[in-house]
Amino acid sequence: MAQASASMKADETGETLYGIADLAAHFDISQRTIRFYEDKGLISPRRVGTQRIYTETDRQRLSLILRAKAIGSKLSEIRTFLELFGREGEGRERQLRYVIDRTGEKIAELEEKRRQIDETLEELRLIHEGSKERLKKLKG
Amino acid sequence: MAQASASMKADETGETLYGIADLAAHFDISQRTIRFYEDKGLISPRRVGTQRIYTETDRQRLSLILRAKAIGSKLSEIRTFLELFGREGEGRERQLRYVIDRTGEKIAELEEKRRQIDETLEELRLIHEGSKERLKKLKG
DNA sequence: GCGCATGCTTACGTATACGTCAAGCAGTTC
DNA sequence: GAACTGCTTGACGTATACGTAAGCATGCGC
Repeated sequence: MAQASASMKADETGETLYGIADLAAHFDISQRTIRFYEDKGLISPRRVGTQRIYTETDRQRLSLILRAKAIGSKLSEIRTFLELFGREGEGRERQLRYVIDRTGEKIAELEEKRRQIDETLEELRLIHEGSKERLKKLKG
Repeated sequence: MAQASASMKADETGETLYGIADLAAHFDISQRTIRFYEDKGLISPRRVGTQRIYTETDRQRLSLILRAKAIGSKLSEIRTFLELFGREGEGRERQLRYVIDRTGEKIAELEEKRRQIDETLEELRLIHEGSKERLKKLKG
C-alpha cells in the first residue's frame, strides 16, 4: 500500500485521518461515489499531493449525506442544507429567517413522509400477519 | 371535450369511471406519468377504442403507487408488490411464505427509514427552534 | 364539414446518481 | 529497476423516471 490505509494519526493535532478507501469501506459505498459527492460540492477533503485526506469532520459530514440520501433527499438539496448549516454562525436576520423557513419546510415534508410510512407499515403488517395466520391454518 | 371528462357513471353496474385527464388532475401528475406507469405494468385500464378508461379500483391502485413512490420505492419494486397482493387469494404455501418474507423485509426497511427520519427531524427541530431563539434575541 | 380540444403512439431528450473502463502517476517491495 | 498496489483524473455508459414534441385519430359544437 502506498499509505498504510491512511487511517493513522498523522496530524500534528493528533486527529485521526482517513483515506478514501477507509471511508468507502466504512460506509460500504464505492470510492467513485465519494469522489462524485466531491464533484457535487458535498465534501472537500484536504489533499496531500493529489491524494484525498479526510478528517473526522469530513467523515461525519459523509455520514450526514448518506442519511439524508437514505430518507430521499437529492444531492443538490443536501448541498444546499450543508451550506446553510455551515454558515450558521453568522446569524444575520435574513439568514436566520431563511434557515427557519427552510428547516420548517423540510420538517413538514419529513413529517408527511413519516405519516405515509406509518400508513404503509400498517397495511404491510396486516398482510404480513394475515399471511402468517393463513399459513398456520394450512399447516396446523 | 371528446367525452365530458369521462367522469360519469357509464358502466351498467353504475360504477364511476374516469378518463386519464381526471386522474391526472386529481393526483396532480401528468398524463404522461400515468401512461408511463402503464408501460411499466403498474396499471392496466380498460379501453374504449384506443382511449383509456379507469375504474375506481384503478384509481385506488394509482393512489397506492404514488404513496409507495413517495416513500422511496422504485417502480419495479412497486410492480412486484402489486402483483404479489393481487394474487393474494391463492394461498399456496410457497406463495404465502414468499409474501411473508417480502413483507417482513419491507417492514424492516421502512422501520429503519422511519428511524432515520426521526433522527433527522430531531436535528432539524433543534436548528429550527434554535434559530428562532436567536432571531428573537436579535430583534427583542 | 371545419376547427379545436382531447387523446393516442412513437421517439428522442433530460436530470440524477452513479458504474466502468482507460491511462497515468507515486510510493513499496522484492 | 521492474512489478505491484493504490489513487487520480477523464470520459463514456447505464438505469430510473419521466418531459417534450410530432403526427395522427376522433368527436363535439357550430
